[in-house]
Amino acid sequence: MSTELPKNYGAKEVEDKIYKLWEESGYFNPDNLPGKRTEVFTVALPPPNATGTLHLGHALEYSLQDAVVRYHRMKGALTLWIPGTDHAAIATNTKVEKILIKEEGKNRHDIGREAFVKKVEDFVAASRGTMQKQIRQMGASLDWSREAFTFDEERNLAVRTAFKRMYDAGLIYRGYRVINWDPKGQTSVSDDEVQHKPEKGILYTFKYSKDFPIEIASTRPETKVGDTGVAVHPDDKRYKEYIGKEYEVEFAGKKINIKIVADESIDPEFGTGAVGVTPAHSLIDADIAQRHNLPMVQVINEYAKMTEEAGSLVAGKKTKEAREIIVTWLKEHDLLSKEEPIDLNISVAERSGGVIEPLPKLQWFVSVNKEFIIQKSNIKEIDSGSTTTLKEIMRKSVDAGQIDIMPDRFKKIYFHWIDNLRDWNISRQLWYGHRIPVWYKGEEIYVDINAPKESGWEQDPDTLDTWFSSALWTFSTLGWPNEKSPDLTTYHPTSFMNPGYEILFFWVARMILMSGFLLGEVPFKTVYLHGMLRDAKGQKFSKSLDNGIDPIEMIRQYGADALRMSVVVGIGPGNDANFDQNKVKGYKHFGNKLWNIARFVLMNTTEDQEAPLSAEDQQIIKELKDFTADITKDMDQYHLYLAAEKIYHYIWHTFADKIIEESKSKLASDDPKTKASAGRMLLEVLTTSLKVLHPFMPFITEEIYSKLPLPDKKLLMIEQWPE
RNA sequence: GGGCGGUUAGCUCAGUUGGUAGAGCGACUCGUUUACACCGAGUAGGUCAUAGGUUCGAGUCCUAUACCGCCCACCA
Repeated sequence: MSTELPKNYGAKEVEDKIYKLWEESGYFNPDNLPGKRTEVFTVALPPPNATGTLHLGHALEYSLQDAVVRYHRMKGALTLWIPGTDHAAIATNTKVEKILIKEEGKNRHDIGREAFVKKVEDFVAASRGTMQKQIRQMGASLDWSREAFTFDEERNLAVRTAFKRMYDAGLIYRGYRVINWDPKGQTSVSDDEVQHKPEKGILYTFKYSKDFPIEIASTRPETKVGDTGVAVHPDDKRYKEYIGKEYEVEFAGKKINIKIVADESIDPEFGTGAVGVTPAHSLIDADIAQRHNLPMVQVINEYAKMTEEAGSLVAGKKTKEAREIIVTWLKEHDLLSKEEPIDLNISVAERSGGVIEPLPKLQWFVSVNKEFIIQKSNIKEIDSGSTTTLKEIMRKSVDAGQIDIMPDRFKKIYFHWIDNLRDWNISRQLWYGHRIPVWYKGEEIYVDINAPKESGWEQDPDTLDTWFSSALWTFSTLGWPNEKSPDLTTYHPTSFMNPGYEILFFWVARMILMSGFLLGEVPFKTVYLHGMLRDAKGQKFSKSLDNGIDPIEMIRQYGADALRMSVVVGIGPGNDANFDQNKVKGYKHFGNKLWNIARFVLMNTTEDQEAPLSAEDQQIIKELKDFTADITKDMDQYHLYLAAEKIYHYIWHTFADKIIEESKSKLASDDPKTKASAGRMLLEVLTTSLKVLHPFMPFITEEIYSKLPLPDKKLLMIEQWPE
């Protein structure tokens, strides 16, 4: 049989054509898959932020997921992979405001809520379109007919419903508490959105006044005008006699009332062993204050400036200026006894980079420790109708083995996070995002899925933390809150979740929380955490280094198949890896090798696929079966990085280098039986190789498969996986 | 301060339950043969970070140490 294949494989032309073929086949949608399928396999795509374009991290993520999805589809499962995008409230809000400031010199407050939201929406619409196109270029076999957006109508309903149910269960509450305030972004942020940066500071040791008996130490003297107590350790002999006493002192032009309290949390070894308690501007001090009933005095405002309450000396000044003024004042009054340099960490908002200022504010929270009765539970070790907490749901879902986190070591990190978890601040003072479904009229409050019908109600101006809507993703994409939705009953819990380890807390944990509370089940069975890609030198990709690599450019140069292999082979779960273009190039060469293997086989194969196999060829087929069994095992265990490498190795160094080389003499044989056997064997090895490689390099395998002289041929993407 | 990961060939990394060290890339030599130079055949190169321990046997298990990296954490 002669061949019409060209000598070299041209990825670009083939890939566009093949993706179109797949999409038109309808097989990305499980409703159209042929045959009776009892097993179900579902993956919810971690929705990329609607803020930009595809980067290499996405390429990695989609390569892994598509491999898993294609494998299970070929194994005969009813396979659904749902696409979508994330409105990414805080990221998008921040990004668009930055553009606005740059282009028009205005911030969001200058143009107003309505105009700003409109700008964001336009921006998002453009980005989403770009990303969808790019994801298709990766070859991702997503069911586009089910595409979702975290901020569309259906997801909006899911968010409001979730809020309402949690509020009714007493798990969402509004409280005046010290929260992380970002003066730059003008919003509160959750504990997880705060990062720590090392900085040199000065520890000042001083007394409030001459008459005050105890020296305290602080790195932020300006906050001390808001002190209402001094805490010491209960066993500290130095201060025992003062415990319980109250003092009125004149400090930096401000009258403050200080009560001396004993608290176990104080370290007698640090500083003077006495802590000035500032309940309004420190989360820790707020806790101490609560234990001892100390009042809260707010001396810093939302713009990181001193309030009127701070006293005439510093009122209206920026915190930094206030600090200088107060240090000078301390010196003038001979109250400062020590100034020593100290290493400390400052808190910074993840998105805006603003320095966090803890402030007391009225905010909405999810209570993670509050007990409630769970109506229906399929979570192991939590019975329906029993009393539980959100924390327990998060813990048990993983601890009892219903959810497996890969690699193992992240389970420990996950548990540690849960143990230290505080209530989740879910309200944001941003404009782009899900508006909190709460309305006020005077003292009255109304919480529901829809606005009250009567007039005179005003909706809460705040929006929800973007992770609130993401947390619903595995089921908000399947028709929830309609609990009878066929998609929901068929496809949830999902099978596989593949986020980066950096969003284990932000997202994975919150999905477990929400799915547990709202559905009484886990959101997914396996969490395969992937690592980060860095550049060839091991540096992070960053705008300032300008070392970014555009995956679309990689696809243009080497083909999507090559890019996919390069980010899968040899990169275990949870491991970071360096991205080297040479690796991509290597897999492009591999594609070409495979192409030429196919050329060779097609030149030599016979139509006669019934020819008896020689003993030698039978042995080759037997080894092929051992090989596919091994690959199947790796695939089932999600050892994709091993499977891909083994397949590569088999095709190049066993199939091409040994089997084909040795077949040449057989094919040249005068014995027609020997010849026919070899031809049949080669075609079989090629066919099987294409099948096992398909999840990793779907385009080239599909293209070659279409050229094979096989009876009853379907698209390779729905052919039976070789067992 | 607490926790985690890494340290294996020039480079990037595998190494599943402990049984004589592996791949890719790179280097070097040779080679156009029923596909492929985006190729083939071959060669060189490692006291598996260090020091102890368990074992008949350790890259693999245990204990320390060093260096690199990451995560968590408001010593006020």
